[in-house]
Amino acid sequence: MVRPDEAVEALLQEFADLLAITDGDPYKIRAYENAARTIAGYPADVSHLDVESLREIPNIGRSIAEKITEYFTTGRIEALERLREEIPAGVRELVKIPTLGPRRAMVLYTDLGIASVAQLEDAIQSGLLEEQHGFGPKTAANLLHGIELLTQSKGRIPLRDALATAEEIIVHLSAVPACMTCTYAGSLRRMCETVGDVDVLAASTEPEPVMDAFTRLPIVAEVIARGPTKTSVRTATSLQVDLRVVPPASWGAALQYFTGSKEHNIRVREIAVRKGLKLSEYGLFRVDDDSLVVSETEEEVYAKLELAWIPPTLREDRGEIEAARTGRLPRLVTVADIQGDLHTHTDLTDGAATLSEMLAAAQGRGYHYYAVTDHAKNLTMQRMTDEKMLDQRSRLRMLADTTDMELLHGTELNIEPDGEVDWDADFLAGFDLRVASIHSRFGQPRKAMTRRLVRACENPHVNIIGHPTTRRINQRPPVNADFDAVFEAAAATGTALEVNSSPDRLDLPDDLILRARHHGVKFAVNTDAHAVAQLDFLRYGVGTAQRGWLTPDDVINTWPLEKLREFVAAKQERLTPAGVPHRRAPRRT
DNA sequence: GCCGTTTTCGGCCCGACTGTTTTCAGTCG
Repeated sequence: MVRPDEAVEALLQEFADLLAITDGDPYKIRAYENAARTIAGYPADVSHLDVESLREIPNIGRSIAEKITEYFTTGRIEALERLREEIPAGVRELVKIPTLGPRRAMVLYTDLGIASVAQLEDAIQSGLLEEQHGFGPKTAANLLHGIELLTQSKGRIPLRDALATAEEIIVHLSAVPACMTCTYAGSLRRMCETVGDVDVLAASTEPEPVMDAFTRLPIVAEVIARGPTKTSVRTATSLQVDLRVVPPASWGAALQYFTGSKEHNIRVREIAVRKGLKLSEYGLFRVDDDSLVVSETEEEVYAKLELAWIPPTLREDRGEIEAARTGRLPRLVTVADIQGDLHTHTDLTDGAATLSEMLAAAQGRGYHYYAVTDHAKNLTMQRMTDEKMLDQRSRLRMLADTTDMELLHGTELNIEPDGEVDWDADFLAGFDLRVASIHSRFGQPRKAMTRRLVRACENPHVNIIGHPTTRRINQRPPVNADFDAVFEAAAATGTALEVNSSPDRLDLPDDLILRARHHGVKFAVNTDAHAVAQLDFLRYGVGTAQRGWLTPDDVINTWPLEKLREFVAAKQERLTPAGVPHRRAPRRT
């Protein structure tokens, strides 16, 4: 079952897509897109709201509010049904082909009756397309190429891979004498979990040599477009990289512009317009005489619009502009705030490094404390036993004198299908800290899965729920659970939820972090490192936590050890032996 | 379709590149 808000988001987005294809008013299309995004980020269930309550949500007016209530009362939206009758679903698929937008998709459908990607491919092969006015041979070739990319590319590129490519490109371009400065922008700078393409920005008074160096990079497989200020290429791994070269004086405005998101920029530009200004990638200008106001730094651009500088990870039009205007931007958690890792492994189970190797690496990061949390016994393939675990604890205690870090002996428990975990209460009490995660039976029905996670939260010995959705980016979907119920249980019981930093997990994801935070949940940003090098994954988890608006106060492993120990002890005292937590009211923000 | 510190009507972000044209529409970000 889909969450009601997600169902509404999908319907509103579909409405926007169909309006675009039927040559709708662009502003109306945008209104539906804004509404879809707002509902997606809304922290509460909208299915029981009436029209008046819905209209209090930004970007929801009378018309959309009525469509939402219509959907929840009748199960359908009449206006959407009419559009669906007009436009086959296959035409909406056509728009996903790069270089084919809604206008020409509609022309293909009305003039040639093309209503699927397969039919378009046939029309190109048979030469039918070239008879169509406005569709020349180059267009045909581009569309074929786009179809090929669409069918072979499996979604977007994970953040880590895109970052590696971007950093390599920046090293090369920075070596070009004409290149004064160079960095990445776009969804990468916003630390999105996956990116569709890489945006690289360079400052130079002499763009040509920079563009030349870019197109000659060894990783470039194909040049898609080449102009004086913008060049797009595709790498051998099918990743599109756009390079923009701007004059140094425009650096700040360009960086702001190309960092996005598109939705954030639209809001910022609207503010500029209301002040009689115009913002482009070249700078902030006065509308009346075209004179330049500022453009050298991002800070100046935001300041002239009476906004505090907004961290890139917040630039998603999820309330950050209002916060910047009123001085209420959060002080986001950073890598430097993290005092210790609370979820790590060694070669006692499936890790690749020994206990002392992991400890030495952690010490090198300057942590104040560090938890070793090898897998518990029910994950039978790891062959864990009570004796091995106790032996590890003794070794850890003996190593205490060899390090400045406080060493915590923990474990990663398995949340069984019924919500129980490995070991009895006595054995569990012997650990300093316990993470509990789902490692099996991912396909349980929603009700059972919700109960499973809630029961784990209610266990007085479980301190952190590890990778709560168990999704793997581009590989495995999240488990199906009522996460608002889980968040409520986590907040009420004093159970932290993990932001797992592994780049193919990033779990919780940012949208769920935002929702969990509204319930008053605390978080732990951990690496789940199985090797020394994986301790560096922390940057991805911190980026995700920032996208979820988390401050150091929200994240238990930024706290001093004493406070962290109190957090663990408080749950145990509160929940044992009765096991019934007091309910706390959700936090309002 | 939404919105409001000039507005309940009349606005709504801005520019680059491509391909097909003959001066520009469509697409993208």
